[in-house]
Amino acid sequence: MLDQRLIRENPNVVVTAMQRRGINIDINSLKLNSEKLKEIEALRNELQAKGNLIGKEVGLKIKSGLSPNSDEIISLREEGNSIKQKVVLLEEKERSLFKKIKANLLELPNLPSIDCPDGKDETENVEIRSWGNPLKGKNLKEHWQIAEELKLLDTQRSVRIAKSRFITLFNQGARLERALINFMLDKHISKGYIEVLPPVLVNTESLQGSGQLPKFAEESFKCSEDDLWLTPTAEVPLTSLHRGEIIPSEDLPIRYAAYSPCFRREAGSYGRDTRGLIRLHQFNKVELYWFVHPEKSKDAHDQITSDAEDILKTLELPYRVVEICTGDLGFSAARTFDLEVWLPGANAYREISSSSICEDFQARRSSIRTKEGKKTRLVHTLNASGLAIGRTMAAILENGQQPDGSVRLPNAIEPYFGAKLLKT
RNA sequence: GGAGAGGUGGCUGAGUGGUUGAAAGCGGCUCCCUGCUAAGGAGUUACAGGAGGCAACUUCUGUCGAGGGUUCGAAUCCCUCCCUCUCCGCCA
Repeated sequence: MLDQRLIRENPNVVVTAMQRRGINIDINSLKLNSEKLKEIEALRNELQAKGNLIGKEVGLKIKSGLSPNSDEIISLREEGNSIKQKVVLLEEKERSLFKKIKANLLELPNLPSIDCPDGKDETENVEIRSWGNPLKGKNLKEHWQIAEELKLLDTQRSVRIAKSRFITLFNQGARLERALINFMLDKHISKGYIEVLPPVLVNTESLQGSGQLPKFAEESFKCSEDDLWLTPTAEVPLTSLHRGEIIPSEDLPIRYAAYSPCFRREAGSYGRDTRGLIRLHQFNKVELYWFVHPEKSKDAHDQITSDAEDILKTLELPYRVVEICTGDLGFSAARTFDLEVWLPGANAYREISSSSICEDFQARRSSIRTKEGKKTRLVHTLNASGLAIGRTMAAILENGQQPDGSVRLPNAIEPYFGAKLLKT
């Protein structure tokens, strides 16, 4: 959520920032409403002060022996009453205006950082660096083919259980998924992350606080009986972990690593990535999340990104880092790096992690602050996948495939999986 | 799901209509005394938002689970909701 003060005092900054995202907005009515709200607030404040004085005066006079039915008291009462009426009217106006402004604000995405490169869509994202030697060649299989041959998963029976885009893992497949989750969590925890296992059903406030609502309601599964949603990413519960709190500055930064299943409706992606582990309604993910002091968030972004990269390096998976341009930037993000893993079978890089700095956007929506002396200040938040488990498994299968049909596993996984190879 | 109890400041816990933003205790902070990892004394100590000043600060408003209502005036009375605890039921 954007700062109303910025909208009142520097509306052009907001308009220009939105243009960089490819969005044209008319900010004038929002600006006028915000100014009006301030005016009403000031007026109401003044009237309430007057009313409070009258209340005190009545109390004192009665205590000093004046009859409650004396003319003086009656006239004070009348005055109090008329103030009360005015206040009630102002409060009504204030409430409805505030609601309007809030609804308006909740629809506006974050301002792109000055560091975020301009561009119209994903074709203008910028490759920053790459790591490892991508395996290329003929007759390289795609991960779903390898998975089927090794009997790691069952697609058809998963449709019976749920519907398409759900997967059931078996034997070595299930074991590898579990090994990857444990490996990633252990790795992050060794760097000082706090492990969290959050609820996967979250309420509307939580989704709104991290930016998924109100705009992207069609992307999440909803339990309409209970005002609960299936979480699309652990970023949602992790943000809300400190919703409404003032975090003592000595506690910052707070760094969480959370495993959670993630649920996405994938509306509008019919026909894309229909086979395998790339695009599912339910997938597992280890998520990294930081609450930091606003002045330290830029360094934190580099650090959280490198923590995610570290998993890919340790798993010996070639990847590249792509900086997302303004036209492709997510709703809550000010700046984002995607990590794309090399898939030899698909002969392409695929997104496996997204590392974003949201600055104070989520913190304002969720009211998460810290204290500097006597003043409070919104914290900055950052998130990064570290990593998406299903896509990691796909990458391991494709990168480790052997001519004999087996798959060589990364060395780091052996202690978790208990073998060096996947084989029939 | 049924029955009951309760939600007050960092914590414990008073407070049933009028200088109560809130007694008391604990804790915290400052100072004094005391030569010794102890004890004693004095003072101070909720949070948020707005306005004004470079600032220490001043001032106004709101906040006793949340939201409404009654009243000149509500922590206190009324209504709705949420949460916690205990017992029963159900259940991993």
